[in-house]
Amino acid sequence: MTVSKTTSQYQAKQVAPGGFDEEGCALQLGELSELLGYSLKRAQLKVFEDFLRCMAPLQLTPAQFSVLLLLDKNPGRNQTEIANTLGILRPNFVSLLDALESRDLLTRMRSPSDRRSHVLMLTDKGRATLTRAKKLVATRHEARLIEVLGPADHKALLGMMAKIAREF
Amino acid sequence: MTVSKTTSQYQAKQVAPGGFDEEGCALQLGELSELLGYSLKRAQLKVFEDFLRCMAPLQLTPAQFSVLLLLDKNPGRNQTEIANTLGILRPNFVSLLDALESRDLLTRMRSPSDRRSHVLMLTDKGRATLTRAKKLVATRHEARLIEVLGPADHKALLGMMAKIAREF
DNA sequence: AATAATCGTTATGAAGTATATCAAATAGAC
DNA sequence: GTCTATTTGATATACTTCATAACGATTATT
Repeated sequence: MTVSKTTSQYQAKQVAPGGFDEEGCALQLGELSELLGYSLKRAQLKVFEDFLRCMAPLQLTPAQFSVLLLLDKNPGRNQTEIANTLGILRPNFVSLLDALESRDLLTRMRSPSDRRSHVLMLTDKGRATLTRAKKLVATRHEARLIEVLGPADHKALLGMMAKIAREF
Repeated sequence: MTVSKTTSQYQAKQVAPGGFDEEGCALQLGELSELLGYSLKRAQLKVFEDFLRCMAPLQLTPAQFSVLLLLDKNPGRNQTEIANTLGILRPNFVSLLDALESRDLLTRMRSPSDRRSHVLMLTDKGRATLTRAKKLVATRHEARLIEVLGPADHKALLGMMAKIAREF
């Protein structure tokens, strides 16, 4: 039920991760820098951290944003379908939806055809919030990524990530 | 104290993440596929999952492996230095070291020059395990990644991840 | 000598993620 | 048409990861 969200998400006040301690005496990273999983995780944390910062005005987490995005493109689906598509387990999806529903961003409606399931739909407020959220992501978050990587690499990266998530 | 490690790490038995439910009726991912953070996290989970699978014979997690790797290249450092370099908070580093020390892979030694700090060093068994671990990572894990991505993309990906982790 | 800072550690809490189980509703077997 | 099995959303629960506060021992600073 807590709405607060720590924006730190990372032990920032410490040493710049990457191998320099406070005496300026570098540790040898060695083969660590060639370990994809290592840099992948670090990059992922940074990206999520930046996402939260950019999305601070709307107080949406990456998971919440992805739910709104998916619901907008797929109205009328039930909880299991949305949760499965996002790789979220149904039990954990309940409280996620509770939070969004309590903010009046979406509605749960008993399906008339199958009264076990809940039909999920964005509210007007949900659609408006999503529109604003997409603008924030595009102009702040993705823009910064493209700035760092360059447009070509950014696009290539998207393709590679999708490939790993799909074929690996 | 539990040594067991769930290898699932992902709700595998469910729908193939990516947008197909059990009726074969695809959900529209829409802009979700263009959201780097989304695919980045999914890819990261897959890579860690594969790492655990490849490393199963040695029962080393990615974090544990990175500690051994860093200690090998930087013997004689204390806990704070190693933890900071890896982006691990000191309190959380304690139990990580406990596990490795109880397996006789490394030793904590009170520093003679500063009796507050612990000098960390790999044991012979630790070095031997690291050698085997590096072989597993190279021949199973990274090899599979290179197979999926191709050597050029794999190398480019490493560079981009490091860049994000560094400059973002 | 008195105070402050650092090191490893403990305790603790917040999230994220996983499983088992339940009541209600539906589907399928006979 | 009844009985059983399955599915849906939900609850309870547990484990892992990540973060902060605080402590004793030691060192540094004043």
